[in-house]
Amino acid sequence: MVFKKRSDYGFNAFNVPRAPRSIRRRGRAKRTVEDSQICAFELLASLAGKLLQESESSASSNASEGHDHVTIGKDVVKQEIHYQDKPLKTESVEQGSFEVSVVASESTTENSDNLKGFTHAGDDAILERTSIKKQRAFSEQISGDLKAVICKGNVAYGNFPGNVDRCSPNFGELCDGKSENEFKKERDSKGLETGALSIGNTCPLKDPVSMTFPAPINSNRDVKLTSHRDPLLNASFSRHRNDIKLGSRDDDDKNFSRFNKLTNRFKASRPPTCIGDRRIRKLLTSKYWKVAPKLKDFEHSRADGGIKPLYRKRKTYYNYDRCQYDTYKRRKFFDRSSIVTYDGGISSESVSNSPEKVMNGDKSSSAAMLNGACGISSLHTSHHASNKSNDSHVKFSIKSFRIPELYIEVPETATVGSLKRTVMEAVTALLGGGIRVGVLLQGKKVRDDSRTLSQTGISSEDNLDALGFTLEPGPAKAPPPVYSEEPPLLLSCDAAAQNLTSSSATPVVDTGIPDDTPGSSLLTNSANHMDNNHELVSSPTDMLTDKSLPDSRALVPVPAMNVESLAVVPFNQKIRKSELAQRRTRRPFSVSEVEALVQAVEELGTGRWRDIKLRAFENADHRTYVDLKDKWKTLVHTAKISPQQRRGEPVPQELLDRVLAAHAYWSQHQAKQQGKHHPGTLRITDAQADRNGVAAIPTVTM
DNA sequence: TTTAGGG
DNA sequence: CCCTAAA
Repeated sequence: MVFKKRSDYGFNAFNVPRAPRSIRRRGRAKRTVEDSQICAFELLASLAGKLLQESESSASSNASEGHDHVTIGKDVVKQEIHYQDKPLKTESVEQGSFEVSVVASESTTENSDNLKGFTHAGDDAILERTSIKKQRAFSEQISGDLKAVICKGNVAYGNFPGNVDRCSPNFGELCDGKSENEFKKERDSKGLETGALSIGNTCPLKDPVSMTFPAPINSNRDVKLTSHRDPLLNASFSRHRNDIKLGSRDDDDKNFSRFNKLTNRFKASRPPTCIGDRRIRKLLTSKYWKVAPKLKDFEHSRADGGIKPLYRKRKTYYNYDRCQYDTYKRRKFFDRSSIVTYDGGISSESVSNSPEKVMNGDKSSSAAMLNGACGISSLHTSHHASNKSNDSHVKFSIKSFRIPELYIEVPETATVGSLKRTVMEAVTALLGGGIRVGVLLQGKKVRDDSRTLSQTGISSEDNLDALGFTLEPGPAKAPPPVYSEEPPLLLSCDAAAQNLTSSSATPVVDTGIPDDTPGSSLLTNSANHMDNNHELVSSPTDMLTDKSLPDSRALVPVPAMNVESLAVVPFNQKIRKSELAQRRTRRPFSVSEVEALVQAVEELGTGRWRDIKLRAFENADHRTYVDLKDKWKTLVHTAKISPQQRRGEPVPQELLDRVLAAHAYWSQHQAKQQGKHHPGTLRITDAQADRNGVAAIPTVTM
């Protein structure tokens, strides 16, 4: 799979850091933020004053001439909103309630496609009394849709209970079943006085749970809200929600407190309380793939599920299989930050089939949801196409997509800004490669695009449960690893792209649906083995590299919207951390791998796992020497037990025999590399003896 | 970082 | 597979 050679990354990619771009961007971003902050405050201040004045002045006439009043307010509000739009977007996490207000107003104004309906309803409600009735009707009509969308947004981004409630009072209400009318009323009464600000201000006040959570979280929550503006990001992290949700609720307190600690630092020493983590982690591990989160659960979602591991080098190492070694190398190079997309395997999403819910005009809502949740609209379209035939439409809604995990690591000393950029780059790189939607049925990928839903078996409702969608990176399905460097250097996007492509070239085992492909690399190695020639291994790499080059493209320039979306970063961080916490995907050893392992052990003996790794699994980045050691352990065990007790892919008895023989042999020789072997059970094949003379290669004598 | 073992 | 103690 990941046939990236260290040399490739190390030199090709890293030697040519794209300092220019990153620097450029960084500088610009900074400025923007500063400016925006100033502007934002000023605007808000002046605006508040203005609004106040106007409302007062018009108060008298208002009674008889509500229209005027309304009109005025409307203009003001609109204006404000416009101004706010840009500057406020850049608000950072620390803004607290202010941030919230900004966000709220934003969401109200800047209609992302998905929220458009909602937005309109809200604005109109405030601005135009005369049309309230109408609006209400409209609102109600779309309320269902909006609700879904909104909830989705909250859930996805809000990893904390408080988040949802607090940051999105409006949304929250909708989600909670409060009618938008209520919302409108509220705004009506206050709207003219405070305009857009009221939206934000009300948030904190309404937060039912705010008391429950430590301050740090609050700020975070605020930020989160912002996230729903970036569909892509949303999509990326929606998965987290799932994970989080899985965490046991009774751990909330513990987790939250810890979370706070962590919040202060991206990297922190290992939290004192590990039990919780572990427990959670296990929970996540066990349920992770099975549980399909429900919207209802969003209040309980937490982000810290597996934060702890993040802070542990070791953990890190284990988690991004593909990049482990490379990462290490990079560290040597820069010792700064690094970002890699973690190969979470193919993204999988949770699809909820809610035929009952999605009715009539609700299709639009589904579309909205999709867009909002994942920034992918094609799905909706395709769906339609497939269903055109007759009335028997297949209705379903997608709650979230899962996308390949992004692994992000930055030094404690990194600035928030750099972190943001880093995350942005990772995301952008991922998206830059293009994203596809995949369809899963019964856990299997449906590859034939030409088949109809009914033909595929997606038509019947009972099958909908088994239906799933995935977001897949670009044309290639492998998740694109992204590397990015912190201040000192930023990895070139190309590098990232390359990685991306290259990795994809070799289909890595997908998380959800493992296509065991590792064999190939192994085979190659084996071949090398025979020749005692380890260089061959590189061939695949080269090929990949070549291929990837054309495809590689610079990261998509970060659009303006990125600025705000960056605010989400912190969450992502956490979230992603939680992902890190995830146990790495299981990759059962294939027979060929076992064979390679046995071979290597026969040659090198036990106790030299690193060498074995290098020799037989150098290309299998997901196999660490610890893995090999563990595998050997299990192999020995397997060989000792009766065939009936063995599970999983059966290992040829021949191999098991060799395992036992080698085990016995090396046990006796204590892995004394010195070549003297007792030709008892093992026959040394001189031809295969290690060149270094470290060890001879014993061959089992059956 | 590796190795060796327990979980 | 994960986690750690040791080396």
